[in-house]
Amino acid sequence: MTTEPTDTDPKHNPETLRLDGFLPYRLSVLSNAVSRKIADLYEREFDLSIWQWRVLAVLGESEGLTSTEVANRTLMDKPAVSRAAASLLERNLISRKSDSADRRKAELRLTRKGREVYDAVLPIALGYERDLLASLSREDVETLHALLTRLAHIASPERDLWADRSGPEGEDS
Amino acid sequence: MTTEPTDTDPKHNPETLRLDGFLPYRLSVLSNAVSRKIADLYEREFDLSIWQWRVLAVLGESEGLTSTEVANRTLMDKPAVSRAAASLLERNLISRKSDSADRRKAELRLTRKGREVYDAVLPIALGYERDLLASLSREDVETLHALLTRLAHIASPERDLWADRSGPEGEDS
DNA sequence: CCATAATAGTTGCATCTGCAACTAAATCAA
DNA sequence: TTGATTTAGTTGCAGATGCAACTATTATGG
Repeated sequence: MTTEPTDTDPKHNPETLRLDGFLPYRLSVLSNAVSRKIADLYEREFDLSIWQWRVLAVLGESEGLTSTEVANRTLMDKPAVSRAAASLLERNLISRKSDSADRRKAELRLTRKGREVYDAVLPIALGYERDLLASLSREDVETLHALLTRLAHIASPERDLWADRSGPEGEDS
Repeated sequence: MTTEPTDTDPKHNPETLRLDGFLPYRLSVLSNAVSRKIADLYEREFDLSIWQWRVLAVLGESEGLTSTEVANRTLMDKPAVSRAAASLLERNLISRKSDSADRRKAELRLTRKGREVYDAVLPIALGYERDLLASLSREDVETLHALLTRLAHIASPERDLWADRSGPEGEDS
């Protein structure tokens, strides 16, 4: 009547799954926690979604990108960029100048106000990253990045954006 | 490609953000890619969502858990568990026996059919993980897990599920 | 006992996401 | 030219997510 000790022995299987040792699971949980926390930061202080921030971030790195270029660099899909850009535009954080030669394209760049926001968010973002990595030695951090790079290559070989950045110097193209 | 018109020097700022070297971004992208791919596997072959699979997975490890326990172990929220369980129940992959002592609670366990699915999915899941980790040495894998554990602790200290996962470390390869 | 609080689990809902379909513009091919 | 194809970007929508509010049951405290 009570619990028939249905001894469900988890070892019936040659291979056991410890969910919390399962890499995809761990990545998902960690990434979620990190994203959540950082999204809160952006949101609370600057009313920016992660996607809006990503767009700002790449435009801060290099201005004059088109939507498609932004999409490639951020691994967002085009609709996501489009919407993020639309709201940034509305808030006057970015500007948009359609290319006179090819009127399908439009170059996006930070406005002065956008640059101010960027400059304000940046240290917070980097600070959070620093906190996250605080307990790791410089070497650990490098190892971590190298491992993530390798995993990313395997997980999505089609994406080669992961141009190896583990070297001491990175070159931009 | 098009001409990079103005090489907007990203070094205007003392601290530069290379989005693709920014840990939260990298984690998010990697985790997304991995989740996507693995979700496809579950979906295509077994018509299981990731959340359904997570529930199956913990019930495969230890049966007779309540929804709340499942939620804690999988880091899903209760509504998510509730819905996943509802559809698994409907498909007869799990059973549900409400606790006679405390009628709020109900114990979930795999049905025979559920166990079969579990047994079928498990090697696929582990196989995918193995592929992912194939290029890493055993030592690298340990390092990776250790690093993820440390990051997880910092990212969400409240969660202590990350109890160090030492112990009967699978000695099988 | 009864009123209040706490807990287990479900339902509803607003938002987010990802994809497909669409418009507009440029290119190519005859 | 002009008609098919490709590319840039937007819009629409179905489904997923996450959170708040809800029901039902048990525990607590006067």
